[in-house]
Amino acid sequence: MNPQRSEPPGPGNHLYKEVKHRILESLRTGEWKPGEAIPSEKKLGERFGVSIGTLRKAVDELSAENVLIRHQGRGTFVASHGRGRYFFSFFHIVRQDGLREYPSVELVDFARGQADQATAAALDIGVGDKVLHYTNRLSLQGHAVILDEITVPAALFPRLSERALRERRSTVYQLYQELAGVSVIRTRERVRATKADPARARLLHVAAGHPLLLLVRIARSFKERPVELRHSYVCTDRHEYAVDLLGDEA
Amino acid sequence: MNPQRSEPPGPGNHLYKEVKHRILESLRTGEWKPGEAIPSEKKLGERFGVSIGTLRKAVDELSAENVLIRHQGRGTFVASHGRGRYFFSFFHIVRQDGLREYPSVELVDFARGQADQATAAALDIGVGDKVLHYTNRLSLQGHAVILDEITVPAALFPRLSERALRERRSTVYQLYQELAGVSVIRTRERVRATKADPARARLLHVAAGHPLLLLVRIARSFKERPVELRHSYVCTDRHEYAVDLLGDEA
DNA sequence: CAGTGGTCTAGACCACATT
DNA sequence: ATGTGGTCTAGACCACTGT
Repeated sequence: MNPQRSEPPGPGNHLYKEVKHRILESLRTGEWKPGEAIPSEKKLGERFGVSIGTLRKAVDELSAENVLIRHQGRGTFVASHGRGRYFFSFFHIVRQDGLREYPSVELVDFARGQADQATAAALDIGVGDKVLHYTNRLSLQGHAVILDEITVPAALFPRLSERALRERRSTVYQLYQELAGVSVIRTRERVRATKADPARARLLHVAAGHPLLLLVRIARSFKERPVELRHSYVCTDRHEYAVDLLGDEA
Repeated sequence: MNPQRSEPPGPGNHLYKEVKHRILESLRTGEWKPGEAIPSEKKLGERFGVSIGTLRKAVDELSAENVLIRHQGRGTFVASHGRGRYFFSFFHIVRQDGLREYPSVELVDFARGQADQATAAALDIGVGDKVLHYTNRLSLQGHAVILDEITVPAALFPRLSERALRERRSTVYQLYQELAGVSVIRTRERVRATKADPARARLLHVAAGHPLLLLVRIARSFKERPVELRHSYVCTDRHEYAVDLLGDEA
C-alpha cells in the first residue's frame, strides 16, 4: 500500500514512535546535522508512509525534548548547542536577582586516566576503560563561581584534546557535537551541600570550609547513552541554582 | 452553528487554548473536584462545540502540566495530592542510593504574623497583610533531614489552624485542597548552600555550621497565583536533591 | 507569491477497563 | 458489551516566512 512501510499499524505498535525512532536514526547517522533544517512535514510524511498528523505527533515529542526546534513558516531544525536560549537548558545558575548571564570559562586542569568503579557505573563503561578528566572554572560578573570537574569516556571523543578545550569558542556541549557528533539531549543532576576543601577553595577564592553546592550530573545522548559525568562545585554567595517545575503554559 | 460557541476560530485565536481555559475555569469553580473524573472527551467536545481532536489537544496540555491525569479505559481525572506517585512531583529529596521514600512529618512551630516586604513580593500580597507561618520537620529512615519553614497568606486559608496541621493525615498540599480548594500545580525553587545556625542545627541534630541545602520555593495555583512561600533546610549527609531535566520519553 | 509549520475537522479503529 | 482514552487518517484552512 505505502511504499515505505511494511507493517500495518498492528496491535501494540505505535506508528508515531516508529517514526520518531527513524528520525532519531537519521540524526544519529548524520543525515541531518545540528543547525540544519530537516525536510518539511509533508515530505517526511510521504517518506515514512504516514499521515501528516502522525508525523506531527512524532515531531511534537522530539520538539518537546529539545531534539528538534520548529519555526513557523521557516522549517524544523536540528537542535544545536549554540548560544541561543537553549544554552540555559543545561545551565541553571542564576544571579540572586534572577537574571541569567553567560559565564566565562577557563580550563584549569586536563588529564587522561582510567575509570574507577563509580565512574564506570555512571558512564556505563568498564572499570579501567580510558577516560578524560578536565576541570573548567566558570566566572560570572568577574567572580569565580563554579568549578566543573568533568569526566568523559575517551573512546567517545578521540579528538578531544587539551588544546581543543583551551581554544574553543563555544560551549563544551557544542564542542562534543562538532568534534565527535555527540548530542547531549538530557541530564540528571543530584545536589548536595558540602564544604570547600583547600584546593577547591583556592580556585574559587573562598575560605576553606565555605559552604558550596555540589551538583553531580550525568549527561545523556540519544538512546539514553551516558556521555559525560560532571561534578560541579558552586559558590552560592551571589548566585543560586534555579529549578522550574512544570511550566509549559503560554 | 454550534450551540456553545459564539466565535468562529477567527485569526489570532487558538480554539484549543480557549477550551483549555474553560476547563481550568470549571476546575477553579469546583465543578469538577480533585480526584473526580471529568466528562468523557466526546461529551466535552460536544459541550464546547469542538472536534474531539481539538478537545484532546487542550487536555494534552493540561495532562502534561499534571493538572489532569488520564487513565486509558477509565477516564480523565482531576489531579489530587494524595500519596500517589504524584507526591514525588513536589518532593525531590531522595536517598543517596537513588531510592525514594515517604517522609514522616512533625509540626514544630506555628504562628500568625504580617508579611514583610520580601514575603509580600513573593506571594503577591501587600506588605503587612496577615500571613501564617509554620515549620515542619521531615524525617526519612528515622533521621531528621528537612526543616520546612512555610508562609502562606492568611486570607487564602481561613480554616488553616495549628490543630488542622497537627492532626492531618495527608500532605500539606492535599490539606490546602481540602481546606481551601487551593490546588498547587507548579513550583519554582532556588537552591543555595548554607551553614546551619544553632537553632536549626538543634532541630536537625547536626553541629552548628554543618553545610545544608537551602531551597526557596514559591508554589503556584491556577493562573500563576502564588499560594505558598517555603524555605527548606536540607541535611544532605544521607540524602540529596534530585533534578531530572527533559525526560518525557517512554 | 509559494512553502512552511499550526490548527482544526469528522470520522475510523484499537487497546484497555469496568460492568 | 459498553464506554473510555489512544492512535491514525486525509484532508482543510490559517498564520508566518522568505523570495
